[in-house]
Amino acid sequence: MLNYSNYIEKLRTSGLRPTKQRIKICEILFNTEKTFHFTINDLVKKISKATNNKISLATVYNTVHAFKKKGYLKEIPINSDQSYFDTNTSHHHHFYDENQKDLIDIDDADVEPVKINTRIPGKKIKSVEVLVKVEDINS
Amino acid sequence: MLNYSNYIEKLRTSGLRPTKQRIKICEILFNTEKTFHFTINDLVKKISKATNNKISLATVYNTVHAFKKKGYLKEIPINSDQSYFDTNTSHHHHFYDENQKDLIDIDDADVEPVKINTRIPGKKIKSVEVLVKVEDINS
DNA sequence: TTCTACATTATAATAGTTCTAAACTGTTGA
DNA sequence: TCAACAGTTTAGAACTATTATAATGTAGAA
Repeated sequence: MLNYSNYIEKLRTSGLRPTKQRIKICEILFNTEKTFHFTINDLVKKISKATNNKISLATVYNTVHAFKKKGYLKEIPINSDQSYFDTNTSHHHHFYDENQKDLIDIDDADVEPVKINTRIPGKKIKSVEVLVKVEDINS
Repeated sequence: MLNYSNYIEKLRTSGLRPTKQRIKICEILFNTEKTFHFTINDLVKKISKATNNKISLATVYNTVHAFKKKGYLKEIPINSDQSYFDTNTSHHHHFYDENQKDLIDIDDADVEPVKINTRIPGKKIKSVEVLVKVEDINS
């Protein structure tokens, strides 16, 4: 929960110029009680609800990628026709409801730490992500 | 490792008509010592190397989807611009090398079973997939 | 052999995403 | 303060993976 000028600071210290568009997107993504998942399309809808000055689609893509690169967003690995992003960048995993096409956070306390007892020479582990696909009991 | 007529049988018992195209694709996908990962594009290339009678792109998509539905292929959840499939349908997880854009099987013995201590009411777990992203040590 | 439902095919259509190049704007330093 | 410049935004075109369409072909049953 930050206000307008905090986002300016946050952006500036990340080496991103605090433009109107980026600040607006910060407000939409980060000025919420709860974290959430979204697609680019979802975000575009939120923006058009939140403001009259529309932000071009290219800028939305650019900004989301910039935020992901800075670690303010995570992309969730899932095979879908579109990319899913998560404003919750802390370590946690997901359920994916294949009937509802819905992503649900799994509280990290509910997953035993995943131990990988092998390594690839010359490579370091960047992330370990668990996706639990679920479906209706009678399907 | 099956031969031509075994694939005919396999297809027929799955309720899929054993057409020339499907048999050829079976040979390419399943007549190998080792399992492997592929994209549609990879498969199209393999087909054109293996035969003179080309198979239309739509048929390749249809066939891969049909095989996935029958459980002969698994789709790997990963954010990429294209879908990855796996001829290894046994339970196992993956490394994804972000530098090389390469998928590598993790031997199931090298992963402690993932315990999910929570459930979604009315839903059953269909799969639990771990993706371990790796990158070059000096990056 | 004939019929029918299922498959294949080329091509068009769709959708998400990236590219382009011109216009705009935040920041720096004179 | 203001000019200059590098970074940013923009509309729209381009690109790419995938799906839809509708006509033609074919496996299998009767």
